[in-house]
Amino acid sequence: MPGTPHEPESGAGAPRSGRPSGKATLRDVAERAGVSAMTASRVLRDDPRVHPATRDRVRAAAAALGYRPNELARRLRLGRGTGLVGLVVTNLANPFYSRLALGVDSVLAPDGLKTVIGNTGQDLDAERDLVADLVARRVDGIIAVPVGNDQRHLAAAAAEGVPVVLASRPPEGFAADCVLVDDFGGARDATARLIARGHRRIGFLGSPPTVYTGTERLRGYRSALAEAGLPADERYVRQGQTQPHQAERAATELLGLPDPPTALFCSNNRNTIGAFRALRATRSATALAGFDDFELADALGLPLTLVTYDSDELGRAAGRLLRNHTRDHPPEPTPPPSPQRLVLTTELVEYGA
Amino acid sequence: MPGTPHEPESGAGAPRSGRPSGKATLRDVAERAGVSAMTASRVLRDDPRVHPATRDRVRAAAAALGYRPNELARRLRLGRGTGLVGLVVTNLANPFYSRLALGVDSVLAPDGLKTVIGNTGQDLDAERDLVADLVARRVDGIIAVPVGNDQRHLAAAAAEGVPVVLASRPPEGFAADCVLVDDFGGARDATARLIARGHRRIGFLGSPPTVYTGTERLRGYRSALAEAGLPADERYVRQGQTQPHQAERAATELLGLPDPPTALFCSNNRNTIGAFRALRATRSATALAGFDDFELADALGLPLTLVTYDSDELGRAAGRLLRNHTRDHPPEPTPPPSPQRLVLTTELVEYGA
DNA sequence: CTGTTAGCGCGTTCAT
DNA sequence: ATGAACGCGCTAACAG
Repeated sequence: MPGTPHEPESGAGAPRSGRPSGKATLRDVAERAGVSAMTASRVLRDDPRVHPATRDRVRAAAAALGYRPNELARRLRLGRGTGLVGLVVTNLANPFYSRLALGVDSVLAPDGLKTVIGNTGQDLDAERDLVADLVARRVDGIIAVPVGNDQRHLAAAAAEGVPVVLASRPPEGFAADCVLVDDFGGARDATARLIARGHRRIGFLGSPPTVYTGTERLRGYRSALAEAGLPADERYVRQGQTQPHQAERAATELLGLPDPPTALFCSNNRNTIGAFRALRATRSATALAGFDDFELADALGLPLTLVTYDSDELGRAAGRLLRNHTRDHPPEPTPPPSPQRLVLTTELVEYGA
Repeated sequence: MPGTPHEPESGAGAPRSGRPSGKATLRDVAERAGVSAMTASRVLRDDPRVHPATRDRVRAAAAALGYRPNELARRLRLGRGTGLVGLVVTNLANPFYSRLALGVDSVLAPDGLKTVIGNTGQDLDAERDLVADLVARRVDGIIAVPVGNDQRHLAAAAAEGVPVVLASRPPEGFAADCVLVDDFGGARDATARLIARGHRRIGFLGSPPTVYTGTERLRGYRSALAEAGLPADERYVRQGQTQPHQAERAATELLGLPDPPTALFCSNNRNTIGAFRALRATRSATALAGFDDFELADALGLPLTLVTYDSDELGRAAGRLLRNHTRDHPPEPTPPPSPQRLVLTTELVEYGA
């Protein structure tokens, strides 16, 4: 058995570490108060079984040293997780996602949970790395809006015991709670309204086919056409636009067809805004409808039919679902069966000319 | 000297913990591979000094167990911080702040730093708690847009050794890097342009006086008036509007004055949008100018003069400044002197009718 | 090339 | 009411 490999601490008295005011540890506080680390720990955690006088000495020492308990060490010891929740989205600059983030945080913050953001920028590989990193960091849960249908990384995380909640898209290939919007119904209703107004040739502008919401909304659009006995002319369907300027070009193309549509339905706010610009530029009288509300939608000087829903609630609901799967939380009277699937209802709103 | 207080581990072989697939530890992997924890650690960290055969065995064991290194323990041991950066803002739903968040994250993520969001909702107490919590969590730094001039909590954090970078507002009462926008110059230029167009009575709509940017922009507005020899009529100045509907009301009041202003300058996009609604509702021909660009500003059917700047760069610059103060990072050729103060330039943009 | 020792900072036994 | 020892999971420093 070898001797002591390490030199013992140098002298006594100085705060052990060389750092001037870097970080005071519990033992620093204890030493300064002339007690053991244990007693100091008790005081700082408001354990009642401490002599009042001792308590004051320790508190004074802690204050003097500017002591902050090291949450890292504390959590490691308690094994209760990190108090962190990962939020994985594609583009935080999109108001839709920033509202989601805010909704999530508003629900989790009161529970002492912090939200760490992960922006994937539509990149599946980035999403994979992100999720892996979050799992390694031992987050208490993940709320994600996955980019596509390949969700094996999320399934893996869930399998490893990390609660996963999906927002705006359902889990694919594994079980998890999720909050959705009634994409199909909303799109169908909006399209039906255009039809009711006499439109027979209705164009569709939407996100790439890989995006769940986009395809659901496309289904809704087609369903409305079918119900009305209208043909589904594929020339009128343009998928793949992610940014307004792409949507503007696609809309312009549709308007340039020999038999141009008399109305457009857009599957999200990026496409609606792009289509609006196209209509405006060409002074076209084409009717416009779209999914998602957005600021100033009422001020565009154009009649506009929008499918709206409570976008804040989307984030809050996701946060609540996740909270249920988190350890150490108020045991619900009736623990709902997982996986749960919430669907937010939509509403049609007419913005005036 | 007392004996062993704790019972030794039960048997041998089973993964120590009762959790089925809860969390495999390094020692679980080591046992399964028939090596010591140290060797397993080396393999998983790609330390070259391991026998290839052993390496493979360990890797196989790790894969079989779905092993993930516990970042918590790892960071605690390495003492290198948490790899987390706190972002403190007032309202993530405001596009301004979400872009900031995205900019920050885009710069920090490549360095393996994750951004944890903190939304204060304009509440100073919340901001205090938030900062304290972030410090306790041992974040590697804090980027903040403080609500007011009372920044003692941030000063305390900085004093405790947590790098602090302010965005959009300068540090008050302590030293810290910051990224600002040329609030004064931008506001002065916009106001001057209104004056150049012949306006003599120009109203001002802005945030509460406690908000730094608001008062700077007010100063700029007043400076332009003074330079032109115009009187500073306080009846034309309305501060305190945070939301568009408040701004709309304030604008309506100004327009109802006996001698109403013929132009309005708004200190931020919330106020500009509110003012726009007021003008639109009253069909007023009052000219409009404002600070901050925003989506669809060009589509309002009204001439609009806006002070714009690179809002993404604001976040990126803040992220870069913080990164410089973070341990273990590429030593800059010329370590810039702190505290640094960056000021982003502004530009006037005219949106057509 | 591999194993042993020690300890990051804290909290939970158990003992006094 | 207080303290000693031990371990959370991991790795830097030393042996062999």
